[in-house]
Amino acid sequence: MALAEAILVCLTDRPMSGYDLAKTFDASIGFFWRASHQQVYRELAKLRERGLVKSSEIEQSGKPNRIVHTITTAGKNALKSWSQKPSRVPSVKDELLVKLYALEHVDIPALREQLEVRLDHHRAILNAYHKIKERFYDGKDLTISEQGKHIALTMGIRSEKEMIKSYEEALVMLGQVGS
Amino acid sequence: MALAEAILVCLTDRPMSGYDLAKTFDASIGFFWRASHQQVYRELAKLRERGLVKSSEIEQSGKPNRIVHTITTAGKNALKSWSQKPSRVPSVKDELLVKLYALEHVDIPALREQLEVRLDHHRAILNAYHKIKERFYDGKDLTISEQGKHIALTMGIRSEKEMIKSYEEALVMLGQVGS
DNA sequence: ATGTCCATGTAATCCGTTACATGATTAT
DNA sequence: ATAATCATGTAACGGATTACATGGACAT
Repeated sequence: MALAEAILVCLTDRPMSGYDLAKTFDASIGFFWRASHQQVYRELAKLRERGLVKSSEIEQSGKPNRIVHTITTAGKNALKSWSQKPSRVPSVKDELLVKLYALEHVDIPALREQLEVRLDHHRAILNAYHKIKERFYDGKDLTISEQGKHIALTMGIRSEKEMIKSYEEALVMLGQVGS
Repeated sequence: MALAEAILVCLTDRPMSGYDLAKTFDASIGFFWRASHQQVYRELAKLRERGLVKSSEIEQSGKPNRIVHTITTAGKNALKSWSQKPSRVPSVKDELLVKLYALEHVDIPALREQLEVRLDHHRAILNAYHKIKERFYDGKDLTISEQGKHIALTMGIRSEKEMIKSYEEALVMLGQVGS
Protein backbone atom coordinates (compact mmCIF):
# COMPACT_ATOMS: atom_id res chain seq x y z
CA MET A 1 0.00 0.00 0.00
CA ALA A 2 1.53 3.23 -1.10
CA LEU A 3 -1.08 5.84 -0.23
CA ALA A 4 0.50 6.24 3.19
CA GLU A 5 3.89 6.82 1.61
CA ALA A 6 2.53 9.17 -1.04
CA ILE A 7 1.07 11.29 1.77
CA LEU A 8 4.39 11.25 3.62
CA VAL A 9 6.12 12.34 0.41
CA CYS A 10 3.79 15.34 0.17
CA LEU A 11 4.48 16.25 3.78
CA THR A 12 8.25 16.26 3.23
CA ASP A 13 7.63 19.36 1.16
CA ARG A 14 5.66 21.22 3.84
CA PRO A 15 3.11 20.53 6.61
CA MET A 16 -0.37 20.29 5.17
CA SER A 17 -4.01 19.89 6.19
CA GLY A 18 -6.16 17.01 4.93
CA TYR A 19 -7.79 19.44 2.57
CA ASP A 20 -4.45 20.57 1.12
CA LEU A 21 -3.43 16.94 0.67
CA ALA A 22 -6.69 16.08 -1.06
CA LYS A 23 -6.06 18.89 -3.54
CA THR A 24 -2.49 17.71 -4.07
CA PHE A 25 -3.80 14.22 -4.91
CA ASP A 26 -5.96 15.83 -7.53
CA ALA A 27 -2.94 17.48 -9.17
CA SER A 28 0.87 17.12 -8.87
CA ILE A 29 1.41 13.81 -7.07
CA GLY A 30 -2.07 12.80 -8.27
CA PHE A 31 -0.57 12.43 -11.76
CA PHE A 32 1.16 9.32 -10.41
CA TRP A 33 -1.11 8.22 -7.58
CA ARG A 34 -4.80 9.10 -7.36
CA ALA A 35 -6.68 9.36 -4.07
CA SER A 36 -9.94 10.91 -2.92
CA HIS A 37 -10.36 13.15 0.13
CA GLN A 38 -12.06 10.33 2.06
CA GLN A 39 -9.07 8.09 1.56
CA VAL A 40 -6.71 10.86 2.60
CA TYR A 41 -8.54 11.56 5.88
CA ARG A 42 -8.71 7.88 6.79
CA GLU A 43 -5.05 7.34 5.99
CA LEU A 44 -4.00 10.40 8.00
CA ALA A 45 -5.71 8.95 11.07
CA LYS A 46 -3.71 5.74 10.61
CA LEU A 47 -0.44 7.62 10.08
CA ARG A 48 -1.05 9.54 13.29
CA GLU A 49 -1.66 6.31 15.22
CA ARG A 50 1.59 4.89 13.86
CA GLY A 51 3.47 8.03 14.86
CA LEU A 52 4.57 8.84 11.31
CA VAL A 53 2.88 12.24 11.35
CA LYS A 54 1.86 14.60 14.13
CA SER A 55 -1.14 16.85 13.84
CA SER A 56 -1.95 20.23 15.35
CA GLU A 57 -5.04 22.38 15.09
CA ILE A 58 -4.71 25.97 13.92
CA GLU A 59 -7.39 28.45 14.91
CA GLN A 60 -8.96 30.43 12.11
CA SER A 61 -11.65 33.07 12.26
CA GLY A 62 -14.54 32.89 9.84
CA LYS A 63 -13.39 29.52 8.50
CA PRO A 64 -13.27 26.06 10.05
CA ASN A 65 -10.02 25.41 11.90
CA ARG A 66 -7.25 23.75 9.96
CA ILE A 67 -5.65 20.55 11.23
CA VAL A 68 -2.09 20.63 9.99
CA HIS A 69 -0.04 17.43 9.68
CA THR A 70 3.74 17.28 9.91
CA ILE A 71 5.98 14.32 9.04
CA THR A 72 7.98 12.97 12.00
CA THR A 73 11.48 11.48 11.99
CA ALA A 74 9.87 8.03 12.15
CA GLY A 75 7.88 9.05 9.09
CA LYS A 76 11.03 9.95 7.18
CA ASN A 77 12.62 6.63 8.10
CA ALA A 78 9.50 4.80 6.94
CA LEU A 79 9.79 6.56 3.59
CA LYS A 80 13.40 5.54 3.14
CA SER A 81 12.75 1.90 3.92
CA TRP A 82 9.64 1.84 1.67
CA SER A 83 11.82 3.15 -1.17
CA GLN A 84 13.99 0.04 -0.90
CA LYS A 85 11.15 -2.42 -1.30
CA PRO A 86 10.18 -3.67 -4.77
CA SER A 87 7.49 -1.65 -6.54
CA ARG A 88 4.40 -3.41 -7.80
CA VAL A 89 3.52 -3.29 -11.44
CA PRO A 90 0.32 -1.23 -11.71
CA SER A 91 -2.53 -3.55 -12.59
CA VAL A 92 -4.12 -2.93 -15.94
CA LYS A 93 -7.84 -2.16 -15.97
CA ASP A 94 -9.20 -0.31 -18.94
CA GLU A 95 -12.85 -0.64 -19.95
CA LEU A 96 -12.21 0.98 -23.32
CA LEU A 97 -9.72 -1.70 -24.28
CA VAL A 98 -12.14 -4.38 -23.12
CA LYS A 99 -14.78 -2.83 -25.38
CA LEU A 100 -12.38 -2.84 -28.33
CA TYR A 101 -11.48 -6.41 -27.53
CA ALA A 102 -15.20 -7.26 -27.60
CA LEU A 103 -15.82 -5.33 -30.82
CA GLU A 104 -18.37 -7.74 -32.22
CA HIS A 105 -20.68 -7.26 -29.25
CA VAL A 106 -20.56 -3.49 -28.77
CA ASP A 107 -22.17 -0.41 -30.23
CA ILE A 108 -19.42 0.87 -32.52
CA PRO A 109 -20.56 4.51 -32.93
CA ALA A 110 -20.82 4.78 -29.12
CA LEU A 111 -17.34 3.33 -28.84
CA ARG A 112 -15.94 5.86 -31.32
CA GLU A 113 -17.35 8.63 -29.21
CA GLN A 114 -15.77 7.19 -26.07
CA LEU A 115 -12.44 7.07 -27.86
CA GLU A 116 -12.83 10.76 -28.75
CA VAL A 117 -13.61 11.60 -25.12
CA ARG A 118 -10.55 9.70 -24.00
CA LEU A 119 -8.44 11.49 -26.59
CA ASP A 120 -9.58 14.89 -25.32
CA HIS A 121 -8.79 13.83 -21.78
CA HIS A 122 -5.22 12.88 -22.62
CA ARG A 123 -4.71 16.00 -24.71
CA ALA A 124 -5.75 18.12 -21.75
CA ILE A 125 -3.37 16.32 -19.43
CA LEU A 126 -0.50 16.61 -21.89
CA ASN A 127 -1.17 20.30 -22.13
CA ALA A 128 -1.13 20.68 -18.35
CA TYR A 129 2.15 18.74 -18.12
CA HIS A 130 3.76 20.91 -20.78
CA LYS A 131 2.81 24.07 -18.93
CA ILE A 132 4.24 22.78 -15.66
CA LYS A 133 7.43 21.71 -17.40
CA GLU A 134 7.96 25.10 -19.06
CA ARG A 135 7.09 27.03 -15.96
CA PHE A 136 9.10 25.13 -13.37
CA TYR A 137 11.77 23.03 -15.01
CA ASP A 138 12.89 24.10 -18.48
CA GLY A 139 16.21 25.89 -18.60
CA LYS A 140 16.55 26.01 -14.83
CA ASP A 141 19.19 24.71 -12.46
CA LEU A 142 17.42 21.95 -10.56
CA THR A 143 17.88 20.60 -7.04
CA ILE A 144 17.79 16.80 -6.59
CA SER A 145 14.21 17.00 -5.45
CA GLU A 146 13.28 18.99 -8.55
CA GLN A 147 15.20 16.60 -10.79
CA GLY A 148 13.08 13.72 -9.49
CA LYS A 149 9.87 15.57 -10.23
CA HIS A 150 11.25 16.51 -13.61
CA ILE A 151 11.99 12.87 -14.49
CA ALA A 152 8.53 11.76 -13.40
CA LEU A 153 6.99 14.57 -15.42
CA THR A 154 9.05 13.70 -18.49
CA MET A 155 7.82 10.13 -18.25
CA GLY A 156 4.26 11.38 -17.90
CA ILE A 157 4.61 13.55 -21.00
CA ARG A 158 5.98 10.69 -23.04
CA SER A 159 3.23 8.36 -21.97
CA GLU A 160 0.45 10.88 -22.63
CA LYS A 161 1.81 11.65 -26.09
CA GLU A 162 1.90 7.99 -26.90
CA MET A 163 -1.59 7.33 -25.59
CA ILE A 164 -2.88 10.13 -27.82
CA LYS A 165 -1.23 8.57 -30.88
CA SER A 166 -2.52 5.21 -29.82
CA TYR A 167 -6.16 6.30 -29.55
CA GLU A 168 -5.89 8.18 -32.84
CA GLU A 169 -4.62 5.01 -34.47
CA ALA A 170 -7.44 3.00 -32.92
CA LEU A 171 -9.98 5.40 -34.43
CA VAL A 172 -8.40 5.00 -37.86
CA MET A 173 -8.41 1.22 -37.52
CA LEU A 174 -12.01 1.29 -36.33
CA GLY A 175 -12.90 3.26 -39.46
CA GLN A 176 -11.62 0.39 -41.58
CA VAL A 177 -13.52 -2.32 -39.74
CA GLY A 178 -15.84 -4.36 -41.90
CA SER A 179 -14.44 -2.93 -45.14
CA MET B 1 -17.61 -2.11 -12.51
CA ALA B 2 -16.43 -3.92 -15.58
CA LEU B 3 -15.33 -7.30 -14.25
CA ALA B 4 -18.86 -8.60 -14.77
CA GLU B 5 -18.83 -7.40 -18.37
CA ALA B 6 -15.32 -8.69 -19.02
CA ILE B 7 -16.52 -12.14 -17.94
CA LEU B 8 -19.57 -11.85 -20.20
CA VAL B 9 -17.26 -10.89 -23.07
CA CYS B 10 -15.24 -14.06 -22.53
CA LEU B 11 -18.40 -16.15 -22.48
CA THR B 12 -19.57 -14.76 -25.83
CA ASP B 13 -16.69 -16.72 -27.31
CA ARG B 14 -17.65 -20.03 -25.72
CA PRO B 15 -19.12 -21.40 -22.46
CA MET B 16 -16.41 -21.69 -19.81
CA SER B 17 -15.80 -22.89 -16.27
CA GLY B 18 -14.54 -20.57 -13.53
CA TYR B 19 -11.16 -22.15 -13.94
CA ASP B 20 -11.08 -21.46 -17.68
CA LEU B 21 -12.10 -17.86 -17.02
CA ALA B 22 -9.42 -17.42 -14.37
CA LYS B 23 -6.82 -18.55 -16.89
CA THR B 24 -8.22 -16.21 -19.51
CA PHE B 25 -7.87 -13.30 -17.06
CA ASP B 26 -4.25 -14.23 -16.70
CA ALA B 27 -3.70 -13.97 -20.46
CA SER B 28 -5.69 -12.61 -23.44
CA ILE B 29 -8.38 -10.40 -21.88
CA GLY B 30 -6.15 -10.10 -18.82
CA PHE B 31 -3.88 -7.84 -20.87
CA PHE B 32 -6.63 -5.23 -20.59
CA TRP B 33 -8.39 -6.20 -17.37
CA ARG B 34 -6.74 -8.21 -14.59
CA ALA B 35 -8.66 -10.40 -12.16
CA SER B 36 -7.81 -13.22 -9.77
CA HIS B 37 -9.62 -16.55 -9.63
CA GLN B 38 -11.31 -15.57 -6.36
CA GLN B 39 -12.80 -12.49 -7.96
CA VAL B 40 -13.96 -14.51 -10.93
CA TYR B 41 -15.80 -17.07 -8.76
CA ARG B 42 -17.47 -14.38 -6.67
CA GLU B 43 -18.53 -12.44 -9.75
CA LEU B 44 -19.89 -15.57 -11.46
CA ALA B 45 -22.17 -16.17 -8.47
CA LYS B 46 -23.53 -12.63 -8.84
CA LEU B 47 -24.00 -12.97 -12.59
CA ARG B 48 -25.97 -16.16 -12.03
CA GLU B 49 -28.23 -14.40 -9.50
CA ARG B 50 -28.86 -11.61 -11.98
CA GLY B 51 -29.69 -14.13 -14.72
CA LEU B 52 -26.91 -12.98 -17.03
CA VAL B 53 -25.28 -16.41 -17.14
CA LYS B 54 -26.60 -19.91 -16.54
CA SER B 55 -24.45 -22.64 -15.11
CA SER B 56 -24.51 -26.39 -15.53
CA GLU B 57 -22.39 -29.09 -13.98
CA ILE B 58 -20.59 -31.55 -16.22
CA GLU B 59 -19.60 -34.92 -14.81
CA GLN B 60 -15.98 -35.90 -15.18
CA SER B 61 -14.24 -39.02 -14.02
CA GLY B 62 -10.95 -38.76 -12.17
CA LYS B 63 -11.19 -34.94 -12.03
CA PRO B 64 -13.53 -32.63 -10.13
CA ASN B 65 -16.70 -31.90 -12.07
CA ARG B 66 -16.67 -28.81 -14.24
CA ILE B 67 -19.28 -26.10 -13.75
CA VAL B 68 -19.72 -24.52 -17.14
CA HIS B 69 -21.20 -21.04 -17.50
CA THR B 70 -23.09 -19.84 -20.57
CA ILE B 71 -24.11 -16.27 -21.36
CA THR B 72 -27.89 -15.75 -21.56
CA THR B 73 -29.82 -13.42 -23.87
CA ALA B 74 -30.16 -11.03 -20.93
CA GLY B 75 -26.38 -11.21 -20.59
CA LYS B 76 -25.88 -10.24 -24.22
CA ASN B 77 -28.25 -7.31 -23.82
CA ALA B 78 -26.39 -6.19 -20.69
CA LEU B 79 -23.15 -6.21 -22.69
CA LYS B 80 -24.62 -4.06 -25.46
CA SER B 81 -25.97 -1.47 -23.05
CA TRP B 82 -22.72 -1.40 -21.05
CA SER B 83 -20.89 -0.69 -24.31
CA GLN B 84 -22.91 2.50 -24.72
CA LYS B 85 -22.04 3.92 -21.32
CA PRO B 86 -19.00 6.18 -20.92
CA SER B 87 -15.76 4.40 -20.05
CA ARG B 88 -13.86 5.49 -17.01
CA VAL B 89 -10.32 6.68 -17.33
CA PRO B 90 -8.16 4.07 -15.59
CA SER B 91 -6.91 5.53 -12.35
CA VAL B 92 -3.19 6.00 -12.19
CA LYS B 93 -1.33 4.30 -9.34
CA ASP B 94 2.34 3.69 -9.84
CA GLU B 95 4.68 3.41 -6.86
CA LEU B 96 7.74 3.68 -9.05
CA LEU B 97 6.69 7.10 -10.31
CA VAL B 98 5.95 8.20 -6.76
CA LYS B 99 9.46 7.13 -5.79
CA LEU B 100 10.94 9.10 -8.68
CA TYR B 101 8.79 12.06 -7.69
CA ALA B 102 10.20 11.79 -4.16
CA LEU B 103 13.78 11.38 -5.35
CA GLU B 104 15.35 13.36 -2.52
CA HIS B 105 13.95 10.96 0.07
CA VAL B 106 14.63 7.59 -1.52
CA ASP B 107 17.49 5.14 -1.87
CA ILE B 108 18.63 5.81 -5.43
CA PRO B 109 20.55 2.56 -6.13
CA ALA B 110 17.50 0.58 -4.95
CA LEU B 111 15.33 2.68 -7.22
CA ARG B 112 17.59 2.00 -10.21
CA GLU B 113 17.20 -1.69 -9.62
CA GLN B 114 13.44 -1.39 -9.44
CA LEU B 115 13.49 0.43 -12.76
CA GLU B 116 15.48 -2.43 -14.28
CA VAL B 117 12.98 -4.96 -12.96
CA ARG B 118 10.15 -2.96 -14.43
CA LEU B 119 11.97 -2.76 -17.75
CA ASP B 120 12.36 -6.53 -17.89
CA HIS B 121 8.70 -6.96 -17.11
CA HIS B 122 7.60 -4.74 -19.99
CA ARG B 123 10.07 -6.34 -22.37
CA ALA B 124 8.61 -9.75 -21.59
CA ILE B 125 5.06 -8.53 -22.19
CA LEU B 126 6.03 -6.86 -25.46
CA ASN B 127 7.60 -10.10 -26.57
CA ALA B 128 4.45 -12.06 -25.73
CA TYR B 129 2.27 -9.54 -27.62
CA HIS B 130 4.50 -9.76 -30.69
CA LYS B 131 4.24 -13.52 -30.75
CA ILE B 132 0.44 -13.44 -30.51
CA LYS B 133 0.27 -10.83 -33.24
CA GLU B 134 2.42 -12.82 -35.64
CA ARG B 135 0.70 -16.08 -34.89
CA PHE B 136 -2.94 -14.99 -35.06
CA TYR B 137 -3.28 -11.70 -36.86
CA ASP B 138 -0.47 -10.78 -39.27
CA GLY B 139 -1.27 -11.28 -42.93
CA LYS B 140 -4.63 -12.92 -42.23
CA ASP B 141 -8.17 -12.06 -43.26
CA LEU B 142 -9.85 -11.05 -40.01
CA THR B 143 -13.46 -11.25 -38.85
CA ILE B 144 -14.89 -8.25 -37.00
CA SER B 145 -14.28 -9.97 -33.70
CA GLU B 146 -10.65 -10.60 -34.63
CA GLN B 147 -10.22 -7.04 -35.85
CA GLY B 148 -11.28 -5.77 -32.42
CA LYS B 149 -8.76 -7.98 -30.69
CA HIS B 150 -6.15 -6.91 -33.21
CA ILE B 151 -6.77 -3.22 -32.50
CA ALA B 152 -6.55 -3.78 -28.75
CA LEU B 153 -3.33 -5.74 -29.21
CA THR B 154 -1.84 -3.07 -31.46
CA MET B 155 -2.54 -0.50 -28.77
CA GLY B 156 -0.98 -2.75 -26.18
CA ILE B 157 2.17 -3.16 -28.27
CA ARG B 158 2.51 0.57 -28.76
CA SER B 159 2.09 1.27 -25.09
CA GLU B 160 4.57 -1.39 -23.99
CA LYS B 161 7.18 -0.13 -26.46
CA GLU B 162 6.75 3.36 -25.16
CA MET B 163 6.96 2.32 -21.52
CA ILE B 164 10.22 0.56 -22.27
CA LYS B 165 11.68 3.70 -23.87
CA SER B 166 10.35 5.71 -21.01
CA TYR B 167 12.01 3.63 -18.28
CA GLU B 168 15.25 3.55 -20.28
CA GLU B 169 15.18 7.31 -20.44
CA ALA B 170 14.47 7.56 -16.73
CA LEU B 171 17.56 5.44 -16.01
CA VAL B 172 19.67 7.73 -18.17
CA MET B 173 18.29 10.80 -16.43
CA LEU B 174 18.84 9.20 -13.03
CA GLY B 175 22.46 8.63 -14.00
CA GLN B 176 22.89 12.35 -14.43
CA VAL B 177 21.36 13.34 -11.11
CA GLY B 178 23.59 15.34 -8.87
CA SER B 179 26.15 15.92 -11.61
C1' DA C 1 -30.93 32.90 -5.43
C1' DT C 2 -27.20 29.76 -6.97
C1' DG C 3 -23.00 27.91 -6.99
C1' DT C 4 -18.27 27.30 -5.70
C1' DC C 5 -14.64 27.24 -2.31
C1' DC C 6 -12.95 26.21 2.27
C1' DA C 7 -12.77 22.47 5.66
C1' DT C 8 -13.91 18.48 8.03
C1' DG C 9 -15.44 14.05 8.51
C1' DT C 10 -18.79 9.33 8.83
C1' DA C 11 -21.16 5.23 6.82
C1' DA C 12 -22.16 1.79 3.62
C1' DT C 13 -20.91 -0.85 0.03
C1' DC C 14 -18.02 -2.81 -3.20
C1' DC C 15 -13.74 -4.43 -5.07
C1' DG C 16 -9.17 -6.63 -4.63
C1' DT C 17 -5.66 -9.36 -2.21
C1' DT C 18 -3.94 -12.87 0.73
C1' DA C 19 -4.42 -16.91 2.92
C1' DC C 20 -6.69 -21.17 3.72
C1' DA C 21 -8.58 -25.62 2.05
C1' DT C 22 -9.10 -30.04 -0.64
C1' DG C 23 -7.75 -33.79 -3.66
C1' DA C 24 -6.76 -36.47 -7.87
C1' DT C 25 -3.72 -36.70 -12.19
C1' DT C 26 0.30 -36.19 -14.80
C1' DA C 27 4.99 -34.98 -15.80
C1' DT C 28 10.07 -34.80 -14.34
C1' DA D 1 9.65 -37.99 -4.44
C1' DT D 2 8.31 -33.40 -6.04
C1' DA D 3 6.04 -30.14 -8.52
C1' DA D 4 2.70 -28.61 -11.57
C1' DT D 5 -1.93 -28.80 -13.41
C1' DC D 6 -6.88 -29.39 -13.03
C1' DA D 7 -10.81 -27.72 -10.43
C1' DT D 8 -13.41 -25.78 -6.94
C1' DG D 9 -14.34 -22.68 -3.54
C1' DT D 10 -14.44 -19.90 1.58
C1' DA D 11 -12.82 -16.34 4.89
C1' DA D 12 -10.67 -12.35 6.44
C1' DC D 13 -8.95 -8.14 5.64
C1' DG D 14 -7.94 -3.95 3.49
C1' DG D 15 -8.52 -0.48 -0.11
C1' DA D 16 -11.56 2.40 -3.05
C1' DT D 17 -15.92 4.53 -4.27
C1' DT D 18 -20.28 6.63 -3.41
C1' DA D 19 -23.28 8.92 -0.70
C1' DC D 20 -24.35 11.51 3.28
C1' DA D 21 -23.55 15.45 6.34
C1' DT D 22 -22.48 20.30 7.98
C1' DG D 23 -21.79 25.24 7.53
C1' DG D 24 -19.81 29.83 6.71
C1' DA D 25 -17.60 33.06 3.02
C1' DC D 26 -17.74 35.04 -1.25
C1' DA D 27 -18.75 35.79 -6.08
C1' DT D 28 -22.30 36.22 -9.98
